[in-house]
Amino acid sequence: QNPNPPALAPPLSHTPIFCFRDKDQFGNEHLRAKRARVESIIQGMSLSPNPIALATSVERDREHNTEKRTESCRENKRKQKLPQQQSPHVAQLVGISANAEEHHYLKEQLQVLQQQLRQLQEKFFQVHELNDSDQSQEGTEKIMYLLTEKHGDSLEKSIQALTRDQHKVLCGSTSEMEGHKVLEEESKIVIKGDLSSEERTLSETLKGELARVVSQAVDSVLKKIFSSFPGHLSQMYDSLPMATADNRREHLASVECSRKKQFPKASSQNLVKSLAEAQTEALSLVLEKSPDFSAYPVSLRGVRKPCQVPSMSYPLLMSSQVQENQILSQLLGYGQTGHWNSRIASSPDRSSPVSLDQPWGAVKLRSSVMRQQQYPTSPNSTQMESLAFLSAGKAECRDLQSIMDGMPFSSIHISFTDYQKLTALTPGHLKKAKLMFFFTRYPSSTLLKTYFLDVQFNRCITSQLIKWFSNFREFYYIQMEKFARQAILEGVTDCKGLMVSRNSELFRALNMHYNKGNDFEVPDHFLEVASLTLQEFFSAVRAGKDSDPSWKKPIYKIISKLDSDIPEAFKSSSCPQELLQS
DNA sequence: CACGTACCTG
DNA sequence: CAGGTACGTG
Repeated sequence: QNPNPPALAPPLSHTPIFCFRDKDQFGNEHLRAKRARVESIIQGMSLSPNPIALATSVERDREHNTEKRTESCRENKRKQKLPQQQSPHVAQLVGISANAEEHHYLKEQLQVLQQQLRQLQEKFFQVHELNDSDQSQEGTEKIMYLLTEKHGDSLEKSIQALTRDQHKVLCGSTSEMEGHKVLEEESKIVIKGDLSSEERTLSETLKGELARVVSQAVDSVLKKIFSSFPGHLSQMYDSLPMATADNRREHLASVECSRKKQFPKASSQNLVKSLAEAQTEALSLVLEKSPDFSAYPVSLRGVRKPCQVPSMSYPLLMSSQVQENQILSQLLGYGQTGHWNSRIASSPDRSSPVSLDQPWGAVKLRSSVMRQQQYPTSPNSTQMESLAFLSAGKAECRDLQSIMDGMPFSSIHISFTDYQKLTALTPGHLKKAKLMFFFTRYPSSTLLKTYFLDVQFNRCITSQLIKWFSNFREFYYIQMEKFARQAILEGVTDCKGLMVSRNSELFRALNMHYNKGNDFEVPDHFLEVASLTLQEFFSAVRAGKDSDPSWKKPIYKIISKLDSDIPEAFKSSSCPQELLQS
């Protein structure tokens, strides 16, 4: 009964997208190529030791040969989604207690790093050769010198120091500082040389990469140290060679300061801001008064001092070794390859100090990360939450959540319901959002906040929700266009006859997408909106407007005004059972 | 610059 | 559906 499968409808005129692409190619190609060059270098460094994979877009500019190369370049770009940490061995560190093995591992990692640096060096020269100016030759050589000798040495020293003396926690932080100092020195020299902006970009990127790699190494060692000496945080902290607390604070501040230079996004300000955003007010009150709060364990103590909330008894919270250990393991078990595994494995006491056994029931998370992970035991609620959070999150959120996990909130004055708020969107929320689409196609973020009351909103969550609706719209409009074109091909002339009824093919497609299982009664108003959308597309295409690159915009504008109110029932819960009429 | 949106891709 | 990117706005 359907002689014309929908997929067959061809565009009547050539697609506007094509024009855009062409324009881009000539306009920004050069600029883009520059950036791509730097990016691909870094990618090559961290991804693949294979030099061929390092093909840059410069080469594409200069020589049109080897399509394969550029393709492999693009391939890399795609596959790089989750930036793989260089060393897959990091995860192995957890659970390995033998010192020798550890040392061996560190040595290995050092070698890997050095090798990467060498590759980088090669690549850098390649790029530089392509560059016409010879002025910066000297600067380049300086960089290379630093990369190969100075930095390598420093790394070696740091690592040796770390393995030699596990008892001095401070070792970790000073080494951390050393790393940054080296980087700073490097940056000074680089800046001194008369570098082009391109080279500066490269150097910035390099510094970032190096800093990351260094802190990775340090972090893994620290993690090991802490898990070997549970309950000794206080002593270790007190053994810091700074006499007074103020000095310590200064020290931390300086560390943080250098961190800021390398990682502007990880500044303490942002951290605190996001913390406040991500969790409860009570905690943020405290943290906001601690400007030098950083992701490092030593600063944990600093947080408790200027306590703005009188009733908050931090010392009590810190008294238990079990808790301390858990805090540490959670605090440290982040940011590296396989952080899931390490986090879970490094927490000996899996029962949370606070009984919060799945307060929101079996929350099923559908992120690919979740799916791939096998849990030795079912994760407790804290882990669940952080996993959920992470599944939705960006790097920024990731670090934060690890810190937040370490805070025994329920001991503080935080209402249970606040804590109970989900820090990630669940399939239930997705379903709800889809149903809401029947009422609103263009929900504002404020509207979303009022309808997802059980969700702890932050940047990630908000944009994810918005993205959902964006995706919904995309699908919606694609269907509309498809069916409108099909109608034209079928010879329909009067758009008045185009109505979306409940038994129409178009409705089936939409219902399948937004209301799988048909367990919700689609409101009539949506059918009217859909009909109107279809008609708009129909007449626009028939009038040949689709030759205009932005011919859909007017339609979007019309449809965006047709949002209707969402039933109150949607506010109630994440998965609105009461809405689902069977 | 941050945010929202659209487009494209896997 | 999520990522990335580009573009327009405030």
